[in-house]
Amino acid sequence: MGKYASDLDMVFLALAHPARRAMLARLGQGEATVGELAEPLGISLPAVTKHLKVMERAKLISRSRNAQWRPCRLEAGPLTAASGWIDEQRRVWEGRFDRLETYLGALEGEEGRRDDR
Amino acid sequence: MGKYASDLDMVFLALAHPARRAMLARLGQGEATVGELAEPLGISLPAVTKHLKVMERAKLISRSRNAQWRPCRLEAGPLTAASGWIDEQRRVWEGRFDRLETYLGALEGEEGRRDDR
DNA sequence: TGCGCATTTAACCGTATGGGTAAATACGCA
DNA sequence: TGCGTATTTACCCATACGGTTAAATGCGCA
Repeated sequence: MGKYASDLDMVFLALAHPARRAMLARLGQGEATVGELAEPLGISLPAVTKHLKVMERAKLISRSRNAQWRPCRLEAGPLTAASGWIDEQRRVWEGRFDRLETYLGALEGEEGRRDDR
Repeated sequence: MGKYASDLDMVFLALAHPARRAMLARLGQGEATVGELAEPLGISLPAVTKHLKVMERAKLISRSRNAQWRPCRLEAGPLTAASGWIDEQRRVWEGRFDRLETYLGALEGEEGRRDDR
């Protein structure tokens, strides 16, 4: 993803790795340190740091500082934007079927009238 | 994404590129051929073919055949799964705030009673 | 059979991901 | 100041992405 990737690009990309989704799920329970996030993943700490960078770039998380710990916090906005995009697509897509249904209904009405004469 | 990427991995990865999201939005209006999908994108046809492969792998689209055209059709299931994952996360995350609110409300009640004596 | 059109495959290139290990930082504390 | 812990940075490596152009394939039709 080049230099000019959009917000949504980065959010969906961040969601496209199971380790990152696991970290987000964990962060849904509340703040966590890097070590706490890394523990269940079975990958090295530097690998976790890289995943965190991907999620920070997508603004899915923010970091604070507490002594030598740098806790991560979930930011809901981008998640809302992502599912918003999907839901919008589904809305349009389902709307298309509704209109098709209406159209077929209208056709049926036509045929009914034709049958009547 | 390696050999063992999960369904959700592939769906989110497919959504992480603006050209692919544009193609999905177009497919929300109904079937389209490769040429029709490529036209507004300003990239070569082989590039479009590769994007289509990514979306097929994610099962976001299916293909049929009509003479030399191979029209694409949107498949809604994986989109539902993807926004379902996000909504589930948000549900948990918001539930956490509800519980925090309840907790704070209970604290306030405590303090009120303390003030009363 | 051979032409024309739509699409894919092959080959190549540059950059990004995702992983590792080893070394460097940052901070609290004795 | 020096030690210990948490985290990041620096490199290195293999593979995937995203794009290109040129060649191959699939299909209808004269």
